[in-house]
Order: sequence, then structure tokens, then C-alpha cells
Amino acid sequence: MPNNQFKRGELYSVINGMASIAVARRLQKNFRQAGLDITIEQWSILYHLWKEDCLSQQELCNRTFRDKPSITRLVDNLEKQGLVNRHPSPTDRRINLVCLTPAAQSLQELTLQLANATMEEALTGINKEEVEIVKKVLQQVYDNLK
Amino acid sequence: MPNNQFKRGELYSVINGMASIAVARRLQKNFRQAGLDITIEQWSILYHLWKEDCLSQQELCNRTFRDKPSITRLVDNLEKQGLVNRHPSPTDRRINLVCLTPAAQSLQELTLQLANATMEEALTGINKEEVEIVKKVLQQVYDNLK
DNA sequence: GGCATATAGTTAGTTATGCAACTATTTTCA
DNA sequence: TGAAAATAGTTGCATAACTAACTATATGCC
Repeated sequence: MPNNQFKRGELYSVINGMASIAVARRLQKNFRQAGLDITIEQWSILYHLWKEDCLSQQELCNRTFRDKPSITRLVDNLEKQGLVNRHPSPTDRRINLVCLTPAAQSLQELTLQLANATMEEALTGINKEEVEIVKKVLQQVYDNLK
Repeated sequence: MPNNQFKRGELYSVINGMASIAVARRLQKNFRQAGLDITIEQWSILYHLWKEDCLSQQELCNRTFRDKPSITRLVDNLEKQGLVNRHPSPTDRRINLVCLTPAAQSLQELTLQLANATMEEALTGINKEEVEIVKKVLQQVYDNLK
């Protein structure tokens, strides 16, 4: 392997691999142990709908950084489980508004507690200034590439 | 949504979503534009083998943070493409050593150049101290959860 | 008004991931 | 020594990701 190649790129495997995978796996495990039968990908959709209900699928694409087919199928699966419904937009017939059902609303408190606990554990021993730097850097990485 | 819920957890979507997805997509796009028909997941296996050839599948699991079935199938696909071979370990008949072919070796220089260029672009405007903090924090996140 | 273009969403095909269950081999230890 | 436990790898199943191609609706502009 040539010298001096890909030194900064070691960050790639760090960004892409370890931390995000570890957080995702732990959260999924905590959901399972609590008897919750949802994936973290499905939960990420619910998370955005709890912040603002009845978003279009396109808006869910933007907020979760997924493409349209991925959202289509996540919403399909959430609909099968009775957690969301598609409603036609009154102003634009191309648009589906994805809205929470009462069943989804009842999941909010428990799943957010589990997510908080997971993040507390993940961030143990890391001070707030460092967390802010990480957020800023990763935002910059995203902006540099988008 | 309850107040004060999941505030630190905003980091979750940052870690798990934006930056890593952006880096992965950009690198994949750069591979495609260069006419390379490999996925970034396959490339990540090759990357570790360029650092040290003929690793066991278990060792690839450890170094790439994947489970055993994922490695089995990535190696299957790399083998189909003629980029690696499985060799039985001389000392332990349970073990497959995964070794690079000459075809894989010829990909090394170009793909590392593309990876370097991608990381240069990703890290534009971010100073080295901040990069070090990000690496440290994400390592800590991983260690906290593993 | 009507045609070209853009936007929202779906479908099909390939690859990848995680879990559970399985086979084969090696190690442990009573 | 021999049975139990651990380790390496594979297979089946479900979910999810990206690309490309598709339908339906809306917008822009002559």
C-alpha cells in the first residue's frame, strides 16, 4: 500500500462504521428487549412525525436523508403495522401526507426514553463542547458533499 | 412531544444519518464515474486486505464491524467478481483465509486516490484539531456501547 | 390552451444488513 | 480420553438501501 495514502480517510471508516453502527444496534436491541416490534429505520420516521405530523413523503426524504423508494417502503411497512396512514393532500393530488395513528402516538414516550438512555450511554465521558464540535463537523461534512 | 426529550439524541441522526451517508454516497458515485463496478462495502473489505492480506473472515468481521453472515456474502460477491479467493488455513480447518487476487491489487491505487479525494472534499474547511476530536469522540461512542 | 418540463410517488432488480438456526472443527476440562 | 463448550463459517428469512424506469399530477411558458 503506497505511503501517505488515505491518512485522513481513516476517518471514513470511523464515521461510516463504528459509532453509527454501534448506536443503531444498541437502540435496536433496546427496542427489542422492551418488546417493541419496530426497526430503528421505522422509528426514525415516527420520530420526525412526532416533531411534525402529516409530512409528505418527499419531506420525509429530506429530513431523513433517504431516497424516495426507501420512504415508500418504510411507509408501506409502517402502514401494515397500523402506525401511520397515507392521506391525500387537499391541495396537490400528487402528494401523500403521512400521518400518525393513535397506536404510533402511544409508542412515543417509551421509545424516546429508550433513545435518551441509549444516547446517555453512548455519550458517557464526553463533554458538551466536544459534542458540539462533532455536530458541527459532521454537519460541515454533509454540507461539503451534498 | 414532551419537552427536554431526546435533546442530546439529536446527535443520533447526525451520526447515523447525514455525514456517513453523504460520504458513502459520494464515494460510491466517484467509483461509478470512474467505471469501477464495486460497491463501497466491497471496497471496504479490499481496503482492509490491502493493509494486511489473507485475513480470516472472522478478522474481517472485527475490522469492519460487520457480522459473520455479512462477511460471508461480501466475500461471496468479491469471489464472483474475481477480486478475492478463499484459502483454507493450514493450521485450523475451520478458517478461510481471504486473499486478494492480482485483479484486486490493480484496483488499489485508483480507488485510494478516489477515497482520498472524497475525504479531502468532505473535510474542506475543517481543521485538524477538530478532526482529531471527532475521531476521539466517535471512538468513545463505540467503546461505550460495544 | 396546450405542450414541455418538473415534481411526487411506485415498482423492479441487485446488494447489503441483522437475527436465528445450522454444520464442522477445535478447545476445554473433568 | 471423551463429552461439553467455544469458535468459524454458511444458509434462510425479513428489512432496508440505491438505481433506473415508470405513472400521475402540477407548473411554466409560448
